[in-house]
Amino acid sequence: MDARTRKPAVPKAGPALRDPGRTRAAILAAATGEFSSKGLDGARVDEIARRSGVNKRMIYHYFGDKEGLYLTVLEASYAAIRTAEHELRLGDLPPIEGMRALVRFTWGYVVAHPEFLNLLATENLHRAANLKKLPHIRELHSPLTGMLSELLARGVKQKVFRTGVDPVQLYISIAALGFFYMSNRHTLSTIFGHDLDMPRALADRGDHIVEIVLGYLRA
Amino acid sequence: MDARTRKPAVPKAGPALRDPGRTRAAILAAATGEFSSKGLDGARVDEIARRSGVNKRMIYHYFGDKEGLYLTVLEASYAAIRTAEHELRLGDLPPIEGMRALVRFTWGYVVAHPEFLNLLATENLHRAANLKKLPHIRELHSPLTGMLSELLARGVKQKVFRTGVDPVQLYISIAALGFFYMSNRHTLSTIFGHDLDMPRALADRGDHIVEIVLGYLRA
Amino acid sequence: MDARTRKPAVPKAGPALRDPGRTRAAILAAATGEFSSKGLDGARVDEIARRSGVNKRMIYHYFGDKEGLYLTVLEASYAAIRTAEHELRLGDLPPIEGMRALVRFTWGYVVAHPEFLNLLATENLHRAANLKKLPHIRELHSPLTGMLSELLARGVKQKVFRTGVDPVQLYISIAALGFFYMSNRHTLSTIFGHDLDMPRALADRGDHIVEIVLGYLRA
Amino acid sequence: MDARTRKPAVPKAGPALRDPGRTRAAILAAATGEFSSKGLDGARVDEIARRSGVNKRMIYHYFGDKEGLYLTVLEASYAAIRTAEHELRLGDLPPIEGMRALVRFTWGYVVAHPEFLNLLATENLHRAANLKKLPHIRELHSPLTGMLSELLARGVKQKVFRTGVDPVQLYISIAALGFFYMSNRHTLSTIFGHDLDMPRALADRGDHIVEIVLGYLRA
DNA sequence: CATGAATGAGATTTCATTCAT
DNA sequence: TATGAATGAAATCTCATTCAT
Repeated sequence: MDARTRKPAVPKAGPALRDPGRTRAAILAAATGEFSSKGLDGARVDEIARRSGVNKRMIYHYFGDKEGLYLTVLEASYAAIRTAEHELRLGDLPPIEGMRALVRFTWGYVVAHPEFLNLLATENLHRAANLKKLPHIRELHSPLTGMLSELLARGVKQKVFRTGVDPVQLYISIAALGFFYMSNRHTLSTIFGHDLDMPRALADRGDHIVEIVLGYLRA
Repeated sequence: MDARTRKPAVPKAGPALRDPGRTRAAILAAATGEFSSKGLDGARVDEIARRSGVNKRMIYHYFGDKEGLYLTVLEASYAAIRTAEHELRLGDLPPIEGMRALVRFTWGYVVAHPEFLNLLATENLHRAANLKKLPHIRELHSPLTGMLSELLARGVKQKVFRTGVDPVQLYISIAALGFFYMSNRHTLSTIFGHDLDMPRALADRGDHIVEIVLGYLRA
Repeated sequence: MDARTRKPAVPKAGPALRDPGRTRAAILAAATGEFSSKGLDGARVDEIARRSGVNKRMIYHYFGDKEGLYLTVLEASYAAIRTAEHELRLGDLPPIEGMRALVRFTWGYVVAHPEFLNLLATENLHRAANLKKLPHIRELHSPLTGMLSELLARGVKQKVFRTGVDPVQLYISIAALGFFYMSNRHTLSTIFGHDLDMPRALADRGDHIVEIVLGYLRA
Repeated sequence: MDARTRKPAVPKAGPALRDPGRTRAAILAAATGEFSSKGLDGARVDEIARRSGVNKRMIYHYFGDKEGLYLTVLEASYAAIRTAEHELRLGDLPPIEGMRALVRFTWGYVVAHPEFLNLLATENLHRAANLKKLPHIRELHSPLTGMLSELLARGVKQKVFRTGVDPVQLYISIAALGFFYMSNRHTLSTIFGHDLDMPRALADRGDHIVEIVLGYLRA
């Protein structure tokens, strides 16, 4: 007894009801899950079709081929984080508070979107070969470096931050402290023998990252 | 016999070494390269055979199957970093110097062995499923956490380090600051539009990591 | 994609039926022939694909793997003989006539379906390992034992059959007298130096089996 | 602590001590086990080497190739049963007693040497292709047909056996009643749900076979 | 005589992609 | 637009047999 056996009056549950937008979105969601959990080479087109409840042919219709689908997933994932970053409002927070908010935001994003980390890992394994094909790479640039520059400048002026900090290096470091922990939580958990994924562990890590960044920056 | 009757094997140029140790080592070296550059799913057994100049059959003879080979590569790679770490002699360096040496060592290792990063990425993509199969996981534990504990304690006593630092968090952070940069250098280079792999960039990163760690720790 | 990019499939002459039922049946028929003539280990998936005129990939699509195909062949072959047995109508034949009909039927089946014997031989070589995996083993039980019980009881009551005959032993013996002759006709023919497969030889054997069973049973 | 660790004074346990006869015999024994349990196609040369404790190369030295080894196993197995049959002494037993002894002997042989059945099954699967290659096929003819002729003649003259019995058909039937039961004991046990291999079951089968043959023959 | 590493052909299985309906 | 059967190339893995030592 699946959706197929219902009466025609009731709209069918799955996609497949000739709604191009929903079909496309369903494929994209399934593909994001598949690519991020298995990587580009491990992902299976059949599985994406199955997960999305969409006919395999539609994948080729909408995305050309497996690579085209992956590219779309990759771009959408970058777009999502960049969009979230753009929505980050530090307003007129004092430098330290602003920095704390920025660090918390980055950590929060990675905790909420671990699948993005897997896409990054896959993409780096392929030496960014696919990312380079995207036409709008420039737009993938993070607004956080700009925000960091501004915060650092204000903090230095107010004598609460040290001088001479490169905002790009700091941006990478803030990402590193969170991304690496989440990216590598499976191997780290295995070797340490305790689960780095537990809420308490995640909270501790967040505190630590804030502490390390602010500790480093203090004048 | 039957459909399986074979023609006499023609003598070949390649390394028909009849030296099991070298054959095994050649396979392992080629496999490390292939798995780290393509991942578990992207790696090709044929390519490993070609690279190592060894008959494909030998791979199955020595390692059982592709997964067995990957497992051996993984274990050997972990063993290599752990061995290097064990050889790290901080001697009686003052806390700050010791910390600097430890951070430099970690950064140096990752710069010298980027293939290890790719194996880590692959393994985490697979949720450490293979790592968990290794019988000696416990021995894969890093001695650096112990060294860090000792350094931190000494530094606190000498009032050059802050108190309350968790050595495991710090260990992860030191790794993160280096590993993430190298792991993600391809996507970061693409997006920033400049090559993070250049010697100058690597040197700058090393300095930054030392600065951030020591800056954070200062009392 | 990658190393796996394929050329467009060229339309083919063979049965690109797009008729799942017929494709499945074609595979099954070819597989029955191949497994029964070569055994499980000697059978070749390529040959089954060739014989059935079906793309090899379809075999895996419909049957999972070689073993799954073999299992299906085995089950279908058992089902076929059991179906034939169920259609055997002894009606109200007098015991001796009924017994004759049953023996003739069994002999007739084995002469008409020697491939079933080979499957049995293969399966016994494997110590019934595959048969044990079938979910409906119970339904493979022969109705002939029940018919034999009934015939024996009537024959005893009418004083035309001896008493004390175990219907299961008799069932096995009736099968044995026919199955063994057909199963082993190649070695027996070779050693005796004459062809046990000739129509005349088969007829003689049928008569002999009837004679031996009825001769044994006579009161 | 294996044979290898003993003092040189004591002869080594395994073969491999430059005793051609023992090496050959060890291979043959292992090969008989392997071929009879796996069939010709399922048997593995490596496994035979392993089982016999002999270097693989020796197999090729003594037997040419896998097929040559199989042929030798086959011939030896036929020779063994023929030798046993030749040693059967019915002496001047009265016809009924002689027949009982012959039937018991045949049943006893098959119970004691089930591996022979598997070789027969394998050979028939291959349509006796290998058996036909043996140079001394004629000598593989069973002496039992002759003994049966003599017994039947005496029994008819003494009016204890029926007339018109073809000794070859009877020979095949006596073999059939035992061989089929043992050959097919795995599938039959599976379907009947009880073990036909148990001592009690074997004893019952022996009694049944005697009963059916003597019952049929009685005048 | 003895060893066991090495070989190459071929077996099973997988997968992105296409096509008839 | 939608379906899912069909395709062929290539992947992993196996095995009888040979050869250097």
